[in-house]
Amino acid sequence: MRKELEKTYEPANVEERHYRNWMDKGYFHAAPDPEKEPFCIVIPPPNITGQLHMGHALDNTMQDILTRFKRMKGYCTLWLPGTDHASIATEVKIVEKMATEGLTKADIGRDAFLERAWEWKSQYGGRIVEQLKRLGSSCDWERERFTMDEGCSKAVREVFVRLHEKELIYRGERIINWCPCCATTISDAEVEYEEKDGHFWHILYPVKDEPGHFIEIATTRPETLLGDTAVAVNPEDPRFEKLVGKTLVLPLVDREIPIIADSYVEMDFGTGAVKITPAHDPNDFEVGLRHSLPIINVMTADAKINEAGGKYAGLDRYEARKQVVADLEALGLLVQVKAHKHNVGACYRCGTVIEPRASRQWFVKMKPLAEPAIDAVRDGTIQFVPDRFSKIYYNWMENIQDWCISRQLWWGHRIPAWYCDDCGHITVSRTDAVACEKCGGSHVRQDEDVLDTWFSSALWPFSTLGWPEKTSELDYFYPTSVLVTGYDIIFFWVARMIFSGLEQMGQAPFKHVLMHGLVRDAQGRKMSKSLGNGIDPLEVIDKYGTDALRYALTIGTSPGNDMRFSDEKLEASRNFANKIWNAFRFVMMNFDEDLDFSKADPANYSVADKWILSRLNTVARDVTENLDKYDLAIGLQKIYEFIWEEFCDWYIEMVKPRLYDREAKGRLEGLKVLNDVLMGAMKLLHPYMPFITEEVYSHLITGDESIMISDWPVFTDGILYPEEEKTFATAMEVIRSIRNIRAEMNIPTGRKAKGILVTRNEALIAAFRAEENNFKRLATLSDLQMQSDRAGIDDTAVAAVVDGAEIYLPLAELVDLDKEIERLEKERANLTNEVERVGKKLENESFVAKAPPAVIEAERGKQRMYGEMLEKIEERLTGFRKAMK
RNA sequence: GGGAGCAUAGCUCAGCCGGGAGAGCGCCUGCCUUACAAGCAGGAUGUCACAGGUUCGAUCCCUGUUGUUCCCA
Repeated sequence: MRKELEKTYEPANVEERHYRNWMDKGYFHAAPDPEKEPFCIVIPPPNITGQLHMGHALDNTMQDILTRFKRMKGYCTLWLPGTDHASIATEVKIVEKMATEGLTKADIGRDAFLERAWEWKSQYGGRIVEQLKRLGSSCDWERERFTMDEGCSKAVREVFVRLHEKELIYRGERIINWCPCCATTISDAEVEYEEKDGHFWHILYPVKDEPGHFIEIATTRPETLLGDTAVAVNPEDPRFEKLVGKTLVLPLVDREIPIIADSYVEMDFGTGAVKITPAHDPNDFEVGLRHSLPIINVMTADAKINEAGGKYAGLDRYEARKQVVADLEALGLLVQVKAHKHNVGACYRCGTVIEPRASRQWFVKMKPLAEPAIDAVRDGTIQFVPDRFSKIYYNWMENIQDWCISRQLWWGHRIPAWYCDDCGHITVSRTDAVACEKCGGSHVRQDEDVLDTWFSSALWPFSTLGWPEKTSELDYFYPTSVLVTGYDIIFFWVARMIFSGLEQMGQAPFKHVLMHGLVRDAQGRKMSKSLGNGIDPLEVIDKYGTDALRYALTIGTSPGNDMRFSDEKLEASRNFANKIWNAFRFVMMNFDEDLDFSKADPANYSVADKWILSRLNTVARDVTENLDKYDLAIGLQKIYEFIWEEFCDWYIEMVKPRLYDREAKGRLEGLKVLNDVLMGAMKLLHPYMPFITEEVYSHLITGDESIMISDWPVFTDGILYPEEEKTFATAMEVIRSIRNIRAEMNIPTGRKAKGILVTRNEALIAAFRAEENNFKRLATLSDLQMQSDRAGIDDTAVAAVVDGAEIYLPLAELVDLDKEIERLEKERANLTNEVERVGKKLENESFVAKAPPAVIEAERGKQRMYGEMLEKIEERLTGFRKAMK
C-alpha cells in the first residue's frame, strides 16, 4: 500500500469527513455507565444571537482537549452543549429587525413579539452550534439544551418558587440600575464604571425664614435637585452644628426640606453638606430610610424629567441639567463650578449612562446564599485554576448586594408571580395561577417582567441534567467535573452557579474551575466590533485548518492569562501540522502491502528503536501529568518537541537506511517502531489536534476504528530503556559536535572527512558499529574509525570532547591552525569556568552539609565530567601547539 | 481608595518541588540531502524591572520601590 500523498497537509480534505463519521458512529454520546467513572463538562452556553469569536474558540478548544483526553482515558465522558436565550441581546436584535418594518413592540403586543422571537431563535439559534462543530467540539449533541426549553424553564420556576418560599426572593423598593436605552433594570454586575471628566456644581440652598443664610452643597448631578428631600451633614461637623434640624427651601422647587445629621457624610469631601435624593442615589436611599425621608422619583423610563419635576417635566436629563444650572445661576445660587473626575456607570450592553432609580423589583437575598458559596471555595470543595481567582471571588461574594432579577423585557422566563386585583396578594406558583391563593378571586394578572438571563444560566449544571426531575444523568454526572470559562464572567455566572448549585442540589456544581484569559489582537488590544480588529475563527479554519487554530490557541499560554493572537502563530501551527503530515507521508511511502508486524522480533530493535520507544513512554507520562494539572500548553509543548525534534529529526533519519535496504536486518522492526511511535504520538496529540491525528491514525496499523475511542497511552516500566537512552544521547552529542566543527571550520558541504571516535564506552561503540554507515551519513564522514585510546592520531586533528568520548577529525590542509587554537581555548575557558563553579560549590561546607544528597551527587558527577573534558581539551591544546612549531 | 496580575532574548511568551535560563517568530552562516524550503544543519543574543531579606544556594519564596494592565468601590 505504498501511497503518494500530497506534499502539504490539506485540512479541508479531512475535517468534515471525520467529524461526520464521529457523529454517525455516536462517539460523542454518553450515557451513565456504572462500570466507569464519570467525567462531565457543561458548556458555557453561547448566546443564540452570537457568532463564534476567538473567545469561544479558546474556551471550547480547552473543553474539547479535556473531554477527548478523559474519554480516551476510559472515563464515561459527557460534554453537554447548549445555548442561552440572552434576554436583552436577543430582544434588541428583534426590535431592530422590527424597526426596519416600521414596527415597535407596542404595535404588535407581547404574544406576537414572542412568536417572532421563537421564529428568530429557530432561524439563527443553530448557527453558533454549527460553528462549534467546525471547531471539532466533541459535545453530546443528542443532549443539546436551551435555557428556555421546557426542562430549563421548569427548573427556573422551581427555583424561583423555592427561594420565594424561603424568603430568599422578595419584591421590594430599592435603588436599581436603570438603563434608559434598553428600558430595563440591570444588575450591579452589569454596570461598567468609567472615570469621566465631570463637574462639581456648588449650589446655595436658602435657610427658611433666615434671609441671607444658606447652606452650600456640591453635586455632580444638579438635575436631581428636583428630587431632593433633605440636606445631610456629619453630626461631628462643628460648621453645621447649629443648622441641624432647621429647614431649607429647595431652590427652583420651593419644597421645604430638613437639614439632617448622618455620619455617612464625609466632612472633608466637597462642602461637607450633601443633598439627599433618595430616589436617585443608592447612598441617599439608605440615608432616606434611616431618616424616613420621602422618595420623590423625578424621572421617566427614558430618562426625562417627569411631572414631579414641575416646569422641567419632559426635558431629557441632560437638557434638564443645563436648564437647572442656568436657572440657579440666574437666581445667584450657583457659587462655582469645578472640574471634577468621577466614576460614571454605563450599561454593559449599550454603553448608555445608567440612572440609579428607586423602583419596585424582584430581588434575591444574597447574604444567606453567599456564605456557603464562600465556604465551598475556602474548604477546597471547589478549586479555581489558577488559585488567585478565588481571591477575586471572595472579594465579590463577601461584599455582595441583593441581586435584582426582574427585567422589563419580554424575551425570557416570565416571573411566576400573579397579582390579585381583589385583595392585592401576590401568588407565586410553579404552575400558571388562575386564582389568588389568598382570596380565591380570579382577577389575577401575571407580573409583566422576565427574569435576568443569568438566573437561568445559574441553574445550567443541573437543569441540563434533568433537574428538578430525578434523572439517572443527574445522579451520575452531578456534580460536574470542571468548568472552563473566562475570568470575565466569574461574577455573572460562575459565582451564581456555585450558590445556586449549593442551595438547590446541596452540592457544588463542579470541582474545578479552569479559567482562561482574553484573546487579544497582535498589538495586545481587546478584540471588538467597534475597533474592527476581531479575527474570525471560521476564516482562520478555512485558511489554516481547525487543528492549526487549536494549536495556536493553546501553545505558549498559561491558565488565566490573556494571550495575543497573530498570523505568525498560525503559520507556526500550520507548519507543525505539515511536519506531522510529512512524517506520516514518509512512513506511508515505506509501508509494504503485506506488512505483518506479528513477525517482528524485539530482539532486533536497535539502540535508536529502544531510545525512541523509551522516550515516547516518558513523554506519555509527562503529557498525562500536565493534562491532569490543566497545564494544557506544557503538555502540548512536550508532544511538539517529541514529534519534531526527536521523532522527525533523529529517529526518522536513523531508520532510513534500514528501510531503503530491503534485506536489512531489523527492517520490519524499524517499520513497526515507526508505526507504533507515530501511533502513540498521534494519540497524545489527539485531544489538541483531533483531525490530523485521526487522519494519520486511520492509515496506520492500529486495530482501532477511530483514534478518539482508542486507549490513552499509559506509562509502562516495560518500555523504559534508560541505558539505550543514555547511549543514544551520547551518540547524538557526538554527531552534533562533528557537525559543529564542520560548520565552524567552514568545511565545504561536499567534502567528507574521516572521523576517529575515541571512547571506552562499549555500548556506544556497539551502537556505532551496528549502524556505521548511518552514523557516517548523519555526521558527513567518509570513514569512521573507533578506538579506545588516542594512538596514531595526528596532533593537528581537530577535536571535540563530549561526556565519555572524544572525536577527532584529521582535516589536514583544511584546518586553519590559528582558528582551531582559538576554538579550543574558548572551549577550555568554558570548561574551566564550569569546573571552578562546581568546585566552589563543593568546597562550601554548608552546601555539602545542608543540600540534599542527590543534588550533591549530581554536582560531583558534573565535577568529574567537566574535569575529564577539560583535561582532554588541555592535552589537545598542548599537542596542537607542539605540532605548530 | 481596596484588591489582583504582569515586568525573562529584537518581538510574542513559557518556565513544575528553589539546585547550570527556554520556545516560536525574527536575525547570521551553509544547504533544493529521494518525508517536509511550511524544510535541513550550524550559530549569535539575557543585569530574569530595581533594592533589600530568607536560604548552603533565589528568575522562583518574603518585604519594599518603580512601571504597566485589569477588577472592585
